[in-house]
Amino acid sequence: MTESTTRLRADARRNREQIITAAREVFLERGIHAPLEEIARRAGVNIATLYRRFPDRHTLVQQVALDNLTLVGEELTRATVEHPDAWGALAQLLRRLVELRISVIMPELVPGLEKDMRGEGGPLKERRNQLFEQMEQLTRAAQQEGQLRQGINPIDLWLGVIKLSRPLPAIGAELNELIIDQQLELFLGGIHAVALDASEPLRRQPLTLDALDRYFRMVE
Amino acid sequence: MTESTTRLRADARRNREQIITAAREVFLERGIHAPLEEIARRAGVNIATLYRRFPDRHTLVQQVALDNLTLVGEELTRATVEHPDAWGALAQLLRRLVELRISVIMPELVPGLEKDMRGEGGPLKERRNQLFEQMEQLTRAAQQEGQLRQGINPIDLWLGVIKLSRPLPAIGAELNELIIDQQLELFLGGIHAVALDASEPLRRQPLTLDALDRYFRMVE
Amino acid sequence: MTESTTRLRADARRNREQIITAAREVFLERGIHAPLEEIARRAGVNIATLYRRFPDRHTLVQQVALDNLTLVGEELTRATVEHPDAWGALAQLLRRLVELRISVIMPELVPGLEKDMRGEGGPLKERRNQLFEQMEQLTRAAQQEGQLRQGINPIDLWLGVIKLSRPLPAIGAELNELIIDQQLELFLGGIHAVALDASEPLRRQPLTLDALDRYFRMVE
Amino acid sequence: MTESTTRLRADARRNREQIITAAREVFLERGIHAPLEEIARRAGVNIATLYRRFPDRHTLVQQVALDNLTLVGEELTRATVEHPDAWGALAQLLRRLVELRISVIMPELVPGLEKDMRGEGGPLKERRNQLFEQMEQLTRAAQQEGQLRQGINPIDLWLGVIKLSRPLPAIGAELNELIIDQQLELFLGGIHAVALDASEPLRRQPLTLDALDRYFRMVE
DNA sequence: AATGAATGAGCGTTCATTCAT
DNA sequence: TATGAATGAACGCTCATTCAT
Repeated sequence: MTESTTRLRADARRNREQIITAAREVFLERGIHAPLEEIARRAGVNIATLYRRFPDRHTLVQQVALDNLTLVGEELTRATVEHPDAWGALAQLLRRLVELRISVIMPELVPGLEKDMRGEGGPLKERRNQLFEQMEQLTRAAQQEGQLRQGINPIDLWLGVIKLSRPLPAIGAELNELIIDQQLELFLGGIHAVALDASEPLRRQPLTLDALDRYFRMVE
Repeated sequence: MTESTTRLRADARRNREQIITAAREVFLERGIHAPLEEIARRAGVNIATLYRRFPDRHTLVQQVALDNLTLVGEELTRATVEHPDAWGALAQLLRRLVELRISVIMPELVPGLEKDMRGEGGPLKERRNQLFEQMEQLTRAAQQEGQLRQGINPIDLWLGVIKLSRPLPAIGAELNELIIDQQLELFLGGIHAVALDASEPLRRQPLTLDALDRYFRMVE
Repeated sequence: MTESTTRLRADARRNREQIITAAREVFLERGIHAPLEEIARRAGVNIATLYRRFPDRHTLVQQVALDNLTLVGEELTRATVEHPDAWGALAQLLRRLVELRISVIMPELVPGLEKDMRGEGGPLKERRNQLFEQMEQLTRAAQQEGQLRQGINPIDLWLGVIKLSRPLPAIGAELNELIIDQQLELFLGGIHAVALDASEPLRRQPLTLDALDRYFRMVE
Repeated sequence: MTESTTRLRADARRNREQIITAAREVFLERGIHAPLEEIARRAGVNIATLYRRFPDRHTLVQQVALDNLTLVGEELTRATVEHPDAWGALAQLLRRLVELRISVIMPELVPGLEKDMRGEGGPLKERRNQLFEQMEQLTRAAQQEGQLRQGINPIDLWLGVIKLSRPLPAIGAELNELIIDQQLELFLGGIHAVALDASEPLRRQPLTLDALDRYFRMVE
């Protein structure tokens, strides 16, 4: 996936990828300070193996972030290919990013990784900036179509997706998914210019207090 | 404040309140898993005293949540008093809730505290439901005014505020505040029916990548 | 023993002393970087208890050193009381210090504790300096008696005792004791002016290769 | 160098020697429990290679010790060649041994390696015994010259050198060297019959407390 | 009732040692 | 044969929790 994967032995590469995958999941669920042992456990490797590949937490986060940026780039490309209109592409991209929970690690792109963003910056900053340019084009195009609300920029989308994606701790994954979907539609509705009419309701089944309570009863 | 406060000695009650206050602060700053010792220290009591009052973390969270719900009720009342129109009251309420970061502990109202919501539920569920009814009235009124978008309910607002308020871990408080404010305006803009016009930009100074980078350079 | 012992609960004071005693032993045997867990184990307390008393290794070393300096002071006093002549007192002091292995932690007085010796210095430096003055008096007196070789100062004795006391790692305590005794007599013989005559042999039973080998066979 | 070197491929032999050399250095610097990986790294080989050559730490220590004994033999020969008188040769030998810190590993000749001294003993014991005989001759000769104090034997010298050479942990190499030199002169002065006169001071600049403190201030 | 004190358990990190290539 | 890789285990340190005063 990333360059550093290149000259690794087959089994080591497999381990490396499992670790990154596990890290993405765990960071998603428990935040960036989650126990590394949990990650190792979930990746099915010994903690020392994790340390061999990633000498410290920061390095691991870096690599996951790099990986994520790559994935985002791929999703962006795919979205533009699959949609003739910018708004359609943008909406798919955002939905997809939330779906993949890719950005959960990105907020950490803001914290934890500040140093990588300073001065010249390394590959991380470079890739981020490049991605931003692409998103900016898409954003402007959607605004020229009259589909994306004025005054919105990639940062808004970026941070919005990050906040949306972060699961609320300790509630089950299902409920989190439900909530995230709901809020995502609200978000999209909020930035979609065309839908902006007081009388036009959001296209979704709203949550109710009863539904929430029913959920809690279920998972008992 | 809460019922259980009733039959306590004066100094014990003072302790209890100091602990809850400290807990709100610490939970806000360091998350809900912050060391209880930190809370005890800030409250100026021994850790064992904290344990005597709150046998486990859950109980403490519960009480803070109850306290928070009370505060929300007060804010709601104030907002309706200060604003003749429902939308004005609602907007102020949401802004205020985010400002107070009250919901930082509330998300835990959903997770962590699920059990308290099951079956009959205790005082927590009761107070929450009561609050919801009030919010529902306000919501409906705002929709009848044609100011709040159709299809939006208190849960959306509630969860929205919760997600908005949760600070991104590890970045400074300032940047978090900036981001929260930005996203809050986006949120309000998204649910405000009147503003729903593609050509009308949001009322705010948007964030830029440069601003972010400059921020990081500053805190170096 | 040290001031800080004063306001501790009875059981805590007992623990504290056991820890210091264990630390002296373990530092003696395994050096100043010995596992703190070993010390806790030998003191019969949990590692966390050790940490409660001594937040880090340095603090523990400091306290042991302080304790040692106190003991040395006591031994010095006793030696001068028990011997009318300075040389007699000095010899007893050195023998006694080696016997108590007190100085094993003192070498660490030189390393590890440098910071405590810099600038004004704290209680450690103060007590050391005070001790030195006493030793200097004793040294000069012995030289005026014509019993201590010229050109020798307290530092020589101090460092000599330290080096003598350090047990060779991994060989049994008995053999170490034997060796230390032998070298101590050699040392005393070397600094004793009166004995300085080529024809006068040292007063001791010299070690032989056979004795060493026999020893090894025994401990098999 | 040693017998086992005989039937190795050229590159393997080179590796072996590099490892032993690196081991001597590292043992000297960081003690006998230094990480084997450090040794491997410095020798420029993989840790697994080190393990292939030396199945465990003990074996490695053994070989380094053997190597050292060889070096001591060479130094002894050189000393006797360069000095017509036994005392001169002996003094040079001791100075040289201390200088080379050869014995840093030798003390381990006594501990750690006891087993190699038991029963028949292996090459290590054999070489040690042979060396001892040579030292005994030198010692006796020096005593007959009236230059070496009576009652002193090679073991005394051997163990003395070992204790002198062991650096005090954690203080810089410079200070250690200073201390070792000082104590070596004290040692030589102590065993030298001719110098044995109360009025004759040692030939050296004595250490002072101020000098020690100044040293610490420097390395700050 | 409140505090001082102790403990068990978890995670971070390093290293000796073994296994797979 | 030599190396890359993985592992188990030890130790450092912190914190939730309980016990003694």
